[in-house]
Amino acid sequence: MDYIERVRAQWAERLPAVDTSPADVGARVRRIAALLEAEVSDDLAARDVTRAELDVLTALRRSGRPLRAGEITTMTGSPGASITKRLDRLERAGLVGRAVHERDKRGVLVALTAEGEALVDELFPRQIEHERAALADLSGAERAELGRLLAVVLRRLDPKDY
Amino acid sequence: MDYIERVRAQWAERLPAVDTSPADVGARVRRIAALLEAEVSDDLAARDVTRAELDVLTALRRSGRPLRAGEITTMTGSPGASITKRLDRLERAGLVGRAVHERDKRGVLVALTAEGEALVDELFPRQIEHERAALADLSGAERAELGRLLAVVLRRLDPKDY
DNA sequence: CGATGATAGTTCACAGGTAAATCATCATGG
DNA sequence: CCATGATGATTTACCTGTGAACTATCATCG
Repeated sequence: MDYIERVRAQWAERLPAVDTSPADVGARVRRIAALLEAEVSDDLAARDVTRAELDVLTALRRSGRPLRAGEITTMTGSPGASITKRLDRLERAGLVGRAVHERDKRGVLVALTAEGEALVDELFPRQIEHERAALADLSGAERAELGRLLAVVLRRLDPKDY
Repeated sequence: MDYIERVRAQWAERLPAVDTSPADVGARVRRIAALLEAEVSDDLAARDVTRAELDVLTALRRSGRPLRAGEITTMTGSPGASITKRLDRLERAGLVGRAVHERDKRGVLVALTAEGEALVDELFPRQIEHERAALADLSGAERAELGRLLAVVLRRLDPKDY
């Protein structure tokens, strides 16, 4: 009887007409995401960056090249105004640099500084370690199956290729 | 080749020393949670409530009784200051009522109004439907297996019983 | 019984996110 | 080529979330 089963039992009393079985997946996914987030946030706080800021830094790091501000908004899904503010702070912190785009002077090219790159290289592997630890009670085959099933769900939710 | 595989391929180029395989689960879970969230947020916006506010309303609804403000903070995981502000807004919107606790006048008893209850009964089933739709490409056995595997992960992350 | 420490909630001050308005630059069609 | 609309990013104004300080009430112990 885990947390989600307890919640479902409560709903069964209040709204017996509703079949809450999809929550066995949906609510668990939401809760796992939240708990993983909470674990990582300690690491982030220790380096004085937020999750949202790390998202910007990792987008730059894995692209391996400077990005236009607009590319960052599409990769992170955050609106342009948010990105502008985050870049302000990241720039002040010395983690990224901004430069006007050569060919299109409306645009901005954002690049990781050496410190920014070092920070990602420290924090990203640590995040992966949290994820690995969460899978400790599953066999290799189970992990693979879990990944596969999640991929099916994800494809349904996010049909577009990019 | 889904989104996560593409991201992992990028990391393999930049940080070949890091084994990113846990992201097949971790990153997918995070992304599915975010996409489900985005779907529901349209329904919420149409009724002019935020996700955080719905969390308060659902906590009250499934408890089936008025709750102390403190109970809401533990059930939602949000700090007290946030709950106070949310209750202010929910009260102004006529969705909850606040009353001083009889036996302990420091405390506050929060109760759903009829409108608040009706709103939950409209929005919660709709959220479940989004979750059900996300599972459309899985067989019954696969859904059960997915739920089971997620429960194992969740138990590892969230060991305490409550 | 008071005094004193604990507890419940709110207030305060400030960070971050966002839609809408704005500014600067670009592209194009007359 | 220049006027006009499109585009990229920033600024503005507002709102929500949160740690810390604060207020009111309770509980306990001398």
